[in-house]
Amino acid sequence: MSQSLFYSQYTRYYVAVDCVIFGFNGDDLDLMLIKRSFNPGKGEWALPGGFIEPNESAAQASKRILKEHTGISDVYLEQYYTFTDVDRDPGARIISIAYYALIKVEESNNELVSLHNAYWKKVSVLPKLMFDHGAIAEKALDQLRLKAKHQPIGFELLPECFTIPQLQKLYEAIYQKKYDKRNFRKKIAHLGLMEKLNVKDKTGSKRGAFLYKFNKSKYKILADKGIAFEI
Amino acid sequence: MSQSLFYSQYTRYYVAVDCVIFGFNGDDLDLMLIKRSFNPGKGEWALPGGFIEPNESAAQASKRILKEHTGISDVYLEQYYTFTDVDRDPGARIISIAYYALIKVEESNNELVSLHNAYWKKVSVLPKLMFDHGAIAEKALDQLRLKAKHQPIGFELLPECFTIPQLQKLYEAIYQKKYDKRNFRKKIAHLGLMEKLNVKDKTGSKRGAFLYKFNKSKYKILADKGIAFEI
DNA sequence: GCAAAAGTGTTCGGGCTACACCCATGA
DNA sequence: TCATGGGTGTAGCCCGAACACTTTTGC
Repeated sequence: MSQSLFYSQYTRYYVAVDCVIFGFNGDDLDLMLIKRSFNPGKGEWALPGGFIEPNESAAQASKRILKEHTGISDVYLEQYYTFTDVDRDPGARIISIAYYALIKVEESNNELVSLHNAYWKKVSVLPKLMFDHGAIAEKALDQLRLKAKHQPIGFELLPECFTIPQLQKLYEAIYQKKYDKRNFRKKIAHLGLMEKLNVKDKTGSKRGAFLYKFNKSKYKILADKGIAFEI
Repeated sequence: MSQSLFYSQYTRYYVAVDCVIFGFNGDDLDLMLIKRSFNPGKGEWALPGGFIEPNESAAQASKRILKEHTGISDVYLEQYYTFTDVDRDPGARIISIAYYALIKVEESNNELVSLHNAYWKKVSVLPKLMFDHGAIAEKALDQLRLKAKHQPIGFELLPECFTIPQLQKLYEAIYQKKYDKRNFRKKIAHLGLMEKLNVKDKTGSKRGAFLYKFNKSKYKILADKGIAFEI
C-alpha cells in the first residue's frame, strides 16, 4: 500500500461531514433535522450527515448529502468548523467536518425530505439534538450571523425574485431583531445592487409589493474592487 | 473492537493538524515555517504540523505542536478550516485541520525553534510552500484579518505592556496599510480598554513612548453586554 | 542644534437612528 | 369603508477621514 509508505505508524479515523441546512419559510429561519431511525442515537434529532468516501473531498461529500436530502445540487455551502472531541460520538471516534448550507426551500423536493425522516424546525426553538449536534448547529448559526453581515448570502435563502419586506423579514429572522422599514429600505437601496422589476407580488398583501432581483455580477465587480458589502 | 460496531464498512483516514504560527517582530508580521528535512517534501518550506493521536482532540494536538516548536503552552489558537482534497498530500490521503496561532515572539524558545529547522518569515513575502500549505497559510491570514477587526486578538502578538505606536505598527503589518496616528490613537482611546502605565519605553525613540496594558477583564464585561469591539 | 519619533484638535461629510403619515387594494 | 401591509422623508448625532505642528531627547 502506497498509503502506508510514510505514515503507517499513525492512527486513522472515521471522518464524516455534518450539514446544518438553513431554509427560510417567509417568517422563520428553519433548520433541517432528522428523526434518527437507527443507532447510535435512534429516536433522537440529528443533523443530516455522512461519512467521507475515499474518492471525494469533504465539500463533495456534503454536496452529495445535500442532494440526497433535498434534491438540489447547486447549493450555497460553507465549511465552518471541525469537531474532534475524542468522545463526541459514543459509537466510535469520529471526526466531523461541519458545513452549513443555505437553500431556497421552494426548490427542495419534499418527498426526498420526508423519505429521510427530515423535518424543518425553527432555529429559534430547536429541540435537543443528539451527541454534540446541538453545539454544531449553534456554531453554524453564529457563523451565518457573522457572515451575513458582510456578504450577500441572505439571497441564497430567498427566491430569485423577492420583495423588500420579504428580505427584511429574512434578516429579522436571522438576527432575531426588528428593523425599521424605512431605514432598512434605505440601506438596501444604498447598496445599489437591487434590480427593481415592474411586477408586484400580491401574496403578502392586497396592495402588493414590488419584486426585486439581486444583481450578483454587479456585486462581484464591487467586491473585486474591494468595496465592502454591509448590511 | 467497539470502534467497528456501527461503522466498520467505512474508510478511515489519517488526520493531521497544521499550525500557521504568527509572530510580530515590531515591524513585520511573521510566520513560522519549517525547512523540511524528510520526505515527502524534503527541502521545501512547510507549516509545522503533525498527526492527531488517538487520545487527543485536534485542539490538543495543535497545542502539543505549538509547544514542541516554541516551548509556549498558553497560546491563542484558532481552528479555521479543514483541508480535505483527495490529492493534497502525495504520500497518502491526509485530512488536515488547520489552526492559526498568535504568539508573543519574545516568549518563544529560540533553541527549540532552530531545533525544528524553523524560521520566521515575513508574511508579506512568503516563499513557495509545500503541497497546499501556501493556500493554508493564505487562508489563515484572511481569517486573522477578518477576526482582528472585531476581536481584540492583536494583543496576543504583543508583550503585555506595549506602546501605542507599536500597536499601530502591528495593525499596519496585519492589514498592510498605513493609518493616521491621530485617528488611530483616538480610536484606541475611545475603546476605553487601555491602562496607561507611568512608564516609558525608550527602545523605539529618544523621547520614549508611554506603555499601556490591555484591560482584558473590562473587555469581557463589555463583550458579555453585547458591546462590540471594533478596530 | 538637529534628527527622529511621540503626542495632540478640529473640521467636514456621510451614515445611522428615530420617528409618522399616506397609499393601494381585496374583502 | 375598513383593515392590512407597502411605501416614503427629515432632522440630529456620532463616527471616520483628512490634515500640521509642537515636544522631547540622544546624539
